[in-house]
Amino acid sequence: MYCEVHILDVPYHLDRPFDYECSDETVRGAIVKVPFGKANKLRLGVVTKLKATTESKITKPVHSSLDGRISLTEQMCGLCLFLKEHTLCTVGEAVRCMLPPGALSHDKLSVKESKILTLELTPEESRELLLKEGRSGIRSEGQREIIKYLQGIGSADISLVRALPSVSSANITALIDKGIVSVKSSEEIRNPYAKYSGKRDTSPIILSSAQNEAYAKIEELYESDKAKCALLHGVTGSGKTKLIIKAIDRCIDDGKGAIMLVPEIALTPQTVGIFCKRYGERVAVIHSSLSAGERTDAYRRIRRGDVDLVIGTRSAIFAPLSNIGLIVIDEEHEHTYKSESDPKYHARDVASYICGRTGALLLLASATPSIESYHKAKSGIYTLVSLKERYGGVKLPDAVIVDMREELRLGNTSPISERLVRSLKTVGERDEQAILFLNRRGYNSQVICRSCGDVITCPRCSVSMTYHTGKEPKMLCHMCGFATPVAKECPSCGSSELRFLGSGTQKVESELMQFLPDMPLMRMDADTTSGKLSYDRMLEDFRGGKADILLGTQMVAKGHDFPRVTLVGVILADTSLFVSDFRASERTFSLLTQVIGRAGRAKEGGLAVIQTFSPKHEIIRLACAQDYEAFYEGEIAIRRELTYPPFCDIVTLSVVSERETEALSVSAKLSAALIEKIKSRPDAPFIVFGPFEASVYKVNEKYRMQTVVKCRLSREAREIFSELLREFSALGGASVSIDQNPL
DNA sequence: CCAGATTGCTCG
DNA sequence: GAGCAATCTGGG
Repeated sequence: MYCEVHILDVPYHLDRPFDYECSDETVRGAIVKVPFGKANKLRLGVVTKLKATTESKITKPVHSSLDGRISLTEQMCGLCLFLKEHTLCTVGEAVRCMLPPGALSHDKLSVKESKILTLELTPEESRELLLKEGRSGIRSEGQREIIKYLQGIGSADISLVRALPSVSSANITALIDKGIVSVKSSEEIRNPYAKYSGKRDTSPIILSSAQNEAYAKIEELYESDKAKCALLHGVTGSGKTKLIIKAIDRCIDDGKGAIMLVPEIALTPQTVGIFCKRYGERVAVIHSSLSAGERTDAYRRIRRGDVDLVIGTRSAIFAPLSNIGLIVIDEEHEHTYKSESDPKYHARDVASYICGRTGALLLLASATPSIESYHKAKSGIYTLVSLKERYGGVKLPDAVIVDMREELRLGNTSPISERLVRSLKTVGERDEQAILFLNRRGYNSQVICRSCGDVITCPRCSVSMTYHTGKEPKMLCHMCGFATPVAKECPSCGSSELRFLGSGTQKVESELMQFLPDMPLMRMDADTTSGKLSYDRMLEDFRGGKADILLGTQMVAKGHDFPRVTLVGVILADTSLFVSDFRASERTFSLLTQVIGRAGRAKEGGLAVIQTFSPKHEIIRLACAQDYEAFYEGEIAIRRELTYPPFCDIVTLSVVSERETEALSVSAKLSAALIEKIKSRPDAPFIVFGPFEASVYKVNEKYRMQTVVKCRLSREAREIFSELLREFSALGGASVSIDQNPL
């Protein structure tokens, strides 16, 4: 018997099948160790095909198989090859996102796989106590190494810990003796969400007639056996979640499984609680702040068949759920569904592939669908299901546009208009709450020299440094995190005439405290939500009334339900409008629509105050009117006119190198090679732009060049890009990567 | 002419 | 990406 094996952890040009001899017990999807290369070093690989003969002159035998431990199902195998073909990743990268983290760490090769034991770090407080009690401290390097490793993830497979550099078994035993870590058999599976499943919520979902009509459409699609996708377009507050729950109910009643994807930001205990109460122990929740151990547990429960509903962020689309009947993608337009690292997949495309194979229903939901999805719905590829009314007759909030140019003319240089202050005061008097949104953290966004005109930039990146207040005021790079003390003089001309421009959340916070000293305010941005729980806690505190005003970045904009919020303020609506990106309008419209939708969940009509320097801008006007349809018609016309998605695909080829000259030369060669290749295929229209400097040219001392291609991503077109990647991944030095339809 | 660095090539 | 051979470079 022979089998084709893809070696894991190889560069793109090596990612092809290699023939090995194997026993007839070997199965497709098995993870195997095979000798590879001149030195016959053992490497991990995955069996992608079995066959009785081979063309190869020489074959080596498979060394061993990790069967039982870990393997891919037939579906996962298919999905890996799908990902390789569609995202141009390696099979190894695809395999890794299909298995729990650490499952394939290559250091396992040297470690005897005995029992699967997990090492868990004792909670911090008791750990400090143990050390203070005068018992011996942590002196050895190995012990420190273990603690450092576990601090990041909480717990890990013991064999992984043992494989760390300079760690011995003696180190582990010593830490166990001191009580710093404990060993658990990982067969006792944790479910951190089990606490929600106490009282089961079995209440029937009661729908309005409009909702009923919409649901009937969804159910009809669900029942048909052809591949299908429904786009549920419902204005904020129209009860989309109810329909989703009802569809999941139906799917589970049928004895099938469902996956529901949500953006990270929406995965709050509140959301999760609703589903855990309803489906009890048969829910698995997957998101980025789970420890490696918790992820592995969730994976095992799903694979074992103990789970009917998986809720999670992007990567949960790979959950090994069998017999899938429904995949829901909530807030379908969110950019977090597109992965930025290899494999650079879009969860929507993966879901569509799975549904195509299984006949499951793909249900996309959003108040502001992506232009691409809405276009598909309009042209009959998806079934459009609309919910036009807000549930329970709740009114849309009134929207007031404040012209900030006028404010300046009247002498108000503060980022907060007089109108907004007035509305905030009213909210305070009525004992209601307000949310203020500003998509910029820090105090000022730029520091400019009035003498030479230079803007202070990060030494490692080509972006400006942001001034941050706090215990230690500093200048911070939002790209790489580099921080320096606040400049007193201009680093290029030495002048002390520095001027601080632009307002971030910190500045708005301090201004508000001046204007409204009696209104408690809570600031929520990346600087105040460092811990993994602080975000949830802040939202809970605000809901509980600890503050009247919640000021923050993106994270305050998303679907949290705050009944007492009657005012929403957008400090500057233009920030995302004038960037050179064809999706700028779409992003701005959807963000503003969502923020405005936050007001007026209450019975009384809410108010939205939108501050802008472009009060006449069409997008801002349409967002205030919450008129998606008109926005879509305008936008799709522009996309058609200028040939942008969905009327073409966009592919970016990027070259990153520490040496500027190398980035330049490789990107030039790459573009030339592409142009050469497409010459021979005049049938496929390709338009190549560049190479030019990436919008942020330098990040972390690395120079980034980019070539942008407009084309149709047919199988042939993908093959061209694949060839390019094969040729250029063999070259050392600069790294070349390809992103199809980046966001 | 030699040693060390760099480049190119293959891997089943 | 690793290992190895061929090729290049610079100092004597």
